[in-house]
Amino acid sequence: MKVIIAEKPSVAREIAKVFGATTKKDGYMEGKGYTFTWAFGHLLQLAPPQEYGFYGWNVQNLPMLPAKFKLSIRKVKTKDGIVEDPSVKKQLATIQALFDEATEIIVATDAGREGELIFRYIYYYLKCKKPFKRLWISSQTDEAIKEGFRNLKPGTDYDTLFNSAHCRSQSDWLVGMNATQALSLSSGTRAVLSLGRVQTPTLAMICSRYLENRNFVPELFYQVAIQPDKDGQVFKAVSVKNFKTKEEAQAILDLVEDVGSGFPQGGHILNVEAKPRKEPPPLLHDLSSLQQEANKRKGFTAEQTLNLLQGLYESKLVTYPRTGSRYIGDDVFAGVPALIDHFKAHADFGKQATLLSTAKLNKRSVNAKKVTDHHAILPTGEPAHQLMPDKQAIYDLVVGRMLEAFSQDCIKEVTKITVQSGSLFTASGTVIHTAGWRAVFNETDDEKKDEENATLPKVQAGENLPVIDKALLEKQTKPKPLYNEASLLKALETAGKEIDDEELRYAMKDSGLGTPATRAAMIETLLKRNYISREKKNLVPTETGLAVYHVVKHQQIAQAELTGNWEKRLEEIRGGASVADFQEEIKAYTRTITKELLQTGKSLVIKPTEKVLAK
DNA sequence: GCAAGGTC
Repeated sequence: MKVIIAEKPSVAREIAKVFGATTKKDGYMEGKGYTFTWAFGHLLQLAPPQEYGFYGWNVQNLPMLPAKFKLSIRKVKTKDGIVEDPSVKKQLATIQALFDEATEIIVATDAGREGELIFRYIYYYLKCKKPFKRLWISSQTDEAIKEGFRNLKPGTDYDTLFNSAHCRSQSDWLVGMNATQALSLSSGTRAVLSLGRVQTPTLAMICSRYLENRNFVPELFYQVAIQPDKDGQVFKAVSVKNFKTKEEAQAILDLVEDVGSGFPQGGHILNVEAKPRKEPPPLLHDLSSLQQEANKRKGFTAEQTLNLLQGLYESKLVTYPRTGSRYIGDDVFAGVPALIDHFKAHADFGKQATLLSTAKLNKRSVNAKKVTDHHAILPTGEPAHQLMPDKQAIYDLVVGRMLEAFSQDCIKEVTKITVQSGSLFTASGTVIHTAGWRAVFNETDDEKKDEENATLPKVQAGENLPVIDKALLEKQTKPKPLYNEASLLKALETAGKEIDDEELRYAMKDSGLGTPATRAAMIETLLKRNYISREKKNLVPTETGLAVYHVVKHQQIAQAELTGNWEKRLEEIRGGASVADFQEEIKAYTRTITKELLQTGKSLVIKPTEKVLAK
């Protein structure tokens, strides 16, 4: 009997379907001489400190450097405290029984570093010795699965991938557990002051943005605006230059040849530039972009969106939610026309779906090379009945985005008029000619409406127009806004883009800080630690968060570069580089950071009850 | 009591 093990039930079911195996058992499926079972993500994790004899939180134990890491069953919080997750224990027993009977194991966990780790931890924990092969596919269509099975790889091909995964896991444990205890113990408070490779740089980003925002000194500047009149249609043009002083602006204002100053035709059109602009549709959603969109439109937190989306996934209404790719492969694309047809009768999107069903589809989101473990989020086309309003809202964002992504470009005309009236002024305006993908939600551009004219009259160079009004505008420079969940998620994705070192920047280019699956939980961790709080839609640090930030802000553990550095080394390990060298470096770093925090933590001061208020 | 990673 051959046993196929997937990362999660949904994938095992898909594979079983391709094999024509339909017999459902408790924790697995079978048929055609195969058995199909699954994990639920990581069933096993590196054992906590007490399992190596590091009892309690004690300076004497630090740094904790286990000679050999152990694995333990994933824990869950209950009213009786933290216990081994019973559903995990049960599934592990099922897997063990199947492995015992297996002649061969086929590993079908997700095609990536963590997928490899999920399987290997199970395999080693169960002390299994059976041979295994690896299924390596990046989409779960029937054809991709069949092709993958025709092309199974030797399990040992992925030994170095496992090494890199195991190193990642150990390093996070060593640095996180030790730094957390060191800071918590030395601070003298009884609070848990957690630190980690991902959470601490994130906290640092929130704190530094907050301080920058709070300490920002706005500068006044001045502009001059005029209102030329073309046959009764008035538009607004603004001085090309900004002025530091009111006097400079006043001098320009005085030069304006407006009607009131005795110039009946004092607005000279110097130039009219009308450029058509194609605006391609947005890419399909991955988890992060959907969380950002839902936060902007609905105010949902990253965690809420993930939970709602998980619910839709479990009801089989959307594809796998925790994806980091905004693309689909050609095989999935082949099914898109039929998928779009499902929404022809949809209340809001029916019109666009009908339009699309006969149109040429935009293939911007189709790129098999950019599909990683999972493709972008799509609706499945299963009928969605009577969803709760919040769930419906998320579902509509997924469906709407699908229709947008496969629609044609939006064609705009961007017009810029240059007017001379004493000095130079410009007016700009955008007219949409063909809505294209923008027809789906029927919304115009996001934010930058401030200075734009909705419509500009048709004017030609050489015309002279009356200027019927003029004004001196007083404006202020603005600070970068505080982070909210949407902008923070975006910043986490792109963290690393500003790293100076080219190699580190490259190593982080596909990852950012954290992963799509973990970012929502990480934000919740910072909230739970009372490091940050929500003030309206913004995320602002508390006194505790700022106090921790001040202690660690110059340390490596607070920099996104740390992840870049690790990713670079882990990639080398995957390519066959020495595991021991990296482990020694991590141990050395653990010793250093622990020692430093035991010292500097003493200077940490928290004003316990007081919360920082957002401006 | 603690990391980051995955999933129900």
